[in-house]
Amino acid sequence: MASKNQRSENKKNSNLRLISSTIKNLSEKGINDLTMNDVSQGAGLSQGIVNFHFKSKELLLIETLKFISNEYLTSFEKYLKKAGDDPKLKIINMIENDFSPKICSPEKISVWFTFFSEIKFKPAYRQICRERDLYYQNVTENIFSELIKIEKNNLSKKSLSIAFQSLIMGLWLNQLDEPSKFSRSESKKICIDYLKTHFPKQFKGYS
Amino acid sequence: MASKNQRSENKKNSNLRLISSTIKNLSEKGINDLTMNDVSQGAGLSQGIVNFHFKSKELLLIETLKFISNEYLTSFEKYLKKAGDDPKLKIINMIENDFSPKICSPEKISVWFTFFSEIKFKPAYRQICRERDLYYQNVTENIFSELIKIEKNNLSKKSLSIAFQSLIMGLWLNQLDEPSKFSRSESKKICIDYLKTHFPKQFKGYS
DNA sequence: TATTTCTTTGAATGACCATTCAACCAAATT
DNA sequence: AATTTGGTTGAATGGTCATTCAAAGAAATA
Repeated sequence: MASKNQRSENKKNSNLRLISSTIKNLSEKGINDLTMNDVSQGAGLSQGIVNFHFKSKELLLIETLKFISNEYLTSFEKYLKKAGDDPKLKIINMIENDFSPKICSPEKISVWFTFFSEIKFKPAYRQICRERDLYYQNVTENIFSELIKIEKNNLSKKSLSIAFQSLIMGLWLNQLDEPSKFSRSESKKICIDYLKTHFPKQFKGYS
Repeated sequence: MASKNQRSENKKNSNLRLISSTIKNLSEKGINDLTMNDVSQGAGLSQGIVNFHFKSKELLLIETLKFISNEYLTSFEKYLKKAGDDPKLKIINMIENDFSPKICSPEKISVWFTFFSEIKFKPAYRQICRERDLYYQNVTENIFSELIKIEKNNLSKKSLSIAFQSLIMGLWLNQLDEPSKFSRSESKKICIDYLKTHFPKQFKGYS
C-alpha cells in the first residue's frame, strides 16, 4: 500500500526490522553481548545502517524500549476498553493482558528485565518505565477504589495497588528464572485469588 | 588475629576487598560499564590483580554472586533459627529478613537484579540462583503446610509459596524502580497482610 | 533522461578494555 | 643472612566493537 512515498515506507520498514531484530537479539544474548552487527544482520541489512537510522547504540536501545512500552500500553488499553464499566471485569482483563501470550512471552519478559536492570543507570530508561508505571498505578488505584466502595471493606487502595502490581511483577520474574516451571494460567489464578481474598463478595464466582 | 599465616590472611583480605569493590561498582554503574580497573582501584589495588586472584572477569562475577547468595542464606538461617518452632514466627521472620536493611539495601537489590537479568545467558548464574530459590521454596512450602494444617483452610501450599515469593520479589523490584517512594515497613505490612487474609485465625493480632 | 536527494554498503578508524607478563617486593623457610 | 615462594605492580598487547565515511545504488524530481 501507499505507493505514494516509497522512500518513507522503506525507511519505516527498515526501522521496524531493526527494532525487531534488537528485541530478538536482546532476548537471546542480553544487552552485554548485543553488537550493532547482530542487529543489522538480524534485520538483513549491513554494518553501518543502525547508526544511520538511530545515530547510536544507546538511542537504538531507547527506541526499542519505547517500542515495547507502547506495545504494552496499546494492549493494556484494548483489554481495558473491552471490559466496559464494570470494575470487576476491568481488573480481570488487566490480569488477562499481563499474562497474555503476546505480552508475557519469554522473549518479551526477558527484554523487559534487561531494561529494568539498567534503569538505575540510564535516566532515559527510567523515564519511559516510570511513565508507564504511573499510568498503570493510577488505573489500578481507581479500580480498587471502586471495588472498595462496593465491597465496603475499608481497605487502602494504595496498598492494594502496590501489592497487586508487585505480585504481577514477581510472577513475571518467575518466568525469567524457570520458563519450564512457569504456568501462565497458574499465575492468573494466583492473581485472581488475591482479588478473591480481598473482595470475596464480588469475586466469589471467579476462578 | 592469626599471625600464623600472614600471606593467606592477606590473600583472603584482598579477595574480600575485590569482591566488595565489585558489589559497590556494580550497584553504581551496572555490569556493562564495570571495568577491571574500577574493581581493582576500588579495592586500593592495581591493574592486573583481579586476573591474578580470579583468573577472569567472568569468574570474578561468579564469585561475587556466590558471595551475596551466601550472605543472604546466612542471614535467612539466622532469622529462621531465632523463630524456634512456631510456623507463624518463622514466616514473620522470613519477611523481617527479606526487608532487613542489610539484605534489602538499594545497593544489594540493584546487584541482585543485575545478575537476574543475565540468568538466561549464564548457566553459572542460573545454578547459583536456582539453588538458593529451591531452598527458599522448600522452606516456605513446609511452613505453609503447617499453617494450613492449623488453620484448616485446605489451601495449596505450592500456590501460596509461589505467590508469597513473587510478592516479595515484586516489592524488591519496586525499590529498584523508585527508591525514594519505597518503604521497607510498607512492604512488610503488605506481606503480613497477605498472611492475614489467608490465615486470619493465626495472624489476627499482627500488623 | 538528467539531476538531486535519500538510503545502503562495507572497509577503515580509533577507542576501550581484558588479559599478560617481566620486574619488583614482602613474607616464609632454610 | 640467603633463598624460595607467592603477591603486586603497571606498561604492553591484542581483540572486540561502535562509529565514520566514501562510494554506490535507488527513488524522487526536474
